[in-house]
Amino acid sequence: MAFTGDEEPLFRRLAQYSPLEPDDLDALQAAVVRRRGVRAGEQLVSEGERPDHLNLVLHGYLGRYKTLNDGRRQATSLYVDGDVFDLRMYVLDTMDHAICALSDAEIAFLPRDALLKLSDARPRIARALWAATLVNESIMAEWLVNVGRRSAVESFAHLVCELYWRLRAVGAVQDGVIAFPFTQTDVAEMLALSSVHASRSMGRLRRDGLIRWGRRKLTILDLPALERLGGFDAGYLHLPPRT
Amino acid sequence: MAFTGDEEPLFRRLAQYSPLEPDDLDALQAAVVRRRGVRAGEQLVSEGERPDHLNLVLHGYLGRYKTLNDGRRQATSLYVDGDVFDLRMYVLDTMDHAICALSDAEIAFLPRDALLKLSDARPRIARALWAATLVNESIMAEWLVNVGRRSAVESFAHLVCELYWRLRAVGAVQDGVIAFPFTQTDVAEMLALSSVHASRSMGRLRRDGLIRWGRRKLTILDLPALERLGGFDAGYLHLPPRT
DNA sequence: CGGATGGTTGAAACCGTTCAAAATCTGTGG
DNA sequence: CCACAGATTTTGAACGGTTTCAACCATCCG
Repeated sequence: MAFTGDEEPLFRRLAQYSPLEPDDLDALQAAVVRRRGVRAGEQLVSEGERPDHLNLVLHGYLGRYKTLNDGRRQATSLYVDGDVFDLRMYVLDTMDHAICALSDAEIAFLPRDALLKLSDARPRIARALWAATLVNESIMAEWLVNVGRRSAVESFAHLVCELYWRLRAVGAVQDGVIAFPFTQTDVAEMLALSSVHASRSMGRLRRDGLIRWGRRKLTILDLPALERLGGFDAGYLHLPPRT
Repeated sequence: MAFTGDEEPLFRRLAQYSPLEPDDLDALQAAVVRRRGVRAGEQLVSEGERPDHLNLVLHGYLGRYKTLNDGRRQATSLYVDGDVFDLRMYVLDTMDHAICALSDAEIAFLPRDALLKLSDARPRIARALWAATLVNESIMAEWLVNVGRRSAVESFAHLVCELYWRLRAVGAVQDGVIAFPFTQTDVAEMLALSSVHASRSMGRLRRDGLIRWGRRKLTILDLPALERLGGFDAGYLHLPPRT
């Protein structure tokens, strides 16, 4: 199989948790049978579905959501280039959340059977996937702090820092500029705010000269100030040591 | 090794995710080398520590916490009888959270090496542990909804339902009575409220006749009403089919 | 150019916080 | 069994961050 280059962020992600040999990468690449592009706003997985494959983000932003009866909606995770999601298929029953694309994205599937075979045969891959889930969990814990204990401005600052470091780890930051295709409603759903208040908080950081945004890009102008404001400490992302 | 009976909730928990054979249980029991009682309020793990073993709750309540510089504190998980935690030791670096006992508790350790050997040799156990982590993650997502989108009363009602079903699954409910040794500050830290408001919300449910509590026990008087109020749907707990 | 979507701003209402004091509970020792 | 001290719970009142509603503006795209 020709190396297309699409999988690069994924490989980089997994290798950072557990050293992978070239033949691990080959095996992984061979097992990824289907690829698919999705449009912003598209819903990939719905609550109540039965999962039968693992998903990988090759490129783009995806969100995980829970919805209440009356329509209130909360994002519980944000997935970026190289992230793995829905390992929860191990828990056999139905999905308790929905997955939506927040930007145009490129994703890949790994069928359940292939995953099981792969993780039996290649402990390094199993370990890496395992670690990736645990990092997701760690991020969710930090979101709980965002939503529960930080003020709107603080938690937005924190989210920007998180995005910066996560994207940097997969090589998706250039000169402090990150992809930011989110509407303010998207941000509000991640931080558990109203979209109006999300707007005010974002505006405040812009007026204070910490960030700038437009045309689906966000520029980080003063990272140290953002980190101070958001009380950000990158430890929870469990990134590899500085290169 | 004599069967002490202590491990029963743990076995029941793991077996519900992946059918375990008697020799799996023996192996597990043999690997659990140390046991320890802890007193309410004791801190087991601190932020910044390097984890070197997996922990199991044999009996009691433990909480996972994140603390901000200025002292604001948020509980990110609550562990009950049979729960496994700190699988995050797979991610090699330092702990980004603290673990505290919320009641007197009985815990067991599984050293890192033993765990690795065990999970290599016994795929059923590895699967069960894997599944247990994913359920923890699922619970955390629901907490995010609690904290982010539900009102104080709703989220307290939801928490009570969650406790009821989780404890019921390990046989720790009798006649609608569950252990409830939490102070209102404890509850407040789980739901991201002030302790004063936690008190008001709890009082409201008592006045409405949905619950009653005292002497470290809480009685569920009207489960259907609680579930309606909290918008509770047990699916996210991924409990085994009704027995 | 016009319609739709998303962003900004203002004012009022609300849920939850904070501060403070009183009431109650719990455990301990006498 | 009672008394007492400390911790926890309850209640009240004032304050504040966030939401809601509503209007207006900007931008994008056919």
